[in-house]
Amino acid sequence: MQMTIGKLAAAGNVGVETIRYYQRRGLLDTPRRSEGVRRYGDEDVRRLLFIRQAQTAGFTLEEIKELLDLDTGQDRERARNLAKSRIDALDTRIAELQRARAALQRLVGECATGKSGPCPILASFDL
Amino acid sequence: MQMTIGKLAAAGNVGVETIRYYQRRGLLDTPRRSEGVRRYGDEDVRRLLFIRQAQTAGFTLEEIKELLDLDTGQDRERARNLAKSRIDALDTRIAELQRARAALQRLVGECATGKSGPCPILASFDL
DNA sequence: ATACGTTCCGTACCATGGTACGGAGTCAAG
DNA sequence: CTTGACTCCGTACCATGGTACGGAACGTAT
Repeated sequence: MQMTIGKLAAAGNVGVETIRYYQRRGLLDTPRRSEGVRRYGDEDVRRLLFIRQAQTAGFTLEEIKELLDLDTGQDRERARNLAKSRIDALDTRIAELQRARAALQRLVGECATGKSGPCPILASFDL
Repeated sequence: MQMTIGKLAAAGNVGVETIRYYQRRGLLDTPRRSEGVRRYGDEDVRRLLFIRQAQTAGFTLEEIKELLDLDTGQDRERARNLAKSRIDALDTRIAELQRARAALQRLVGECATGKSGPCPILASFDL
């Protein structure tokens, strides 16, 4: 399915400017113009969706660029290592977020009743 | 325990410049100078540690400022609402990270053997 | 009391990930 | 074949959360 930049952007739920930004960063390529305007296909949509997914996984755009290059490259070991170290980082981060969630839950409990009076916000965070 | 800015920074595991930055942002106050140099106490350490904790919970510095003001304020409802909406955001985020983790685990599996040849990186992410 | 490390303060700069602007070109429907 | 929307491109600007610089004042150990 051929499309223009606007459709691609819509397909990835990003702005047109974001597509161009990714092109400048080397994450998406800039197709040759055909009939005055550039045309994009399904492969571009896949890459774009991958970029967004990888961002939510906490990869930086630099790292995502490397992953994209690796996808067609030959260095399996590098790919595995990137993935593994990101898994470790995710585990750490998930644990942090769960700890923070528990603190907030404690806060909500301790601050539950009434409409006024101070809440022990700092105290609810186990420092 | 009285201390200078350098000790405070060390206690919070941040740089001196970060303390000053938080002061400019209104997150920490700037004590009056006593004997030429400003002195900080345990309360400042608590606030600083709270700031870092709250950051890992995903609060922005603006929100953290509000939380700090709320800690001594009277608006329990506002405090609860901030906490609750952050809990929701955390649940969403934790789910995203777990999904990303699963994708990476899949990638490691599919890319497990051998030293070379392409890995199906994009394909491992369930797009 | 002198030297070395801190502190103080303003101002400038940085990285990341975009977002906005403006003028010219192009395309598709009526 | 004109009009309105979309594209192209370079360049500038933005928010967030810091980090660096540099000279003057201070403070503490020798």
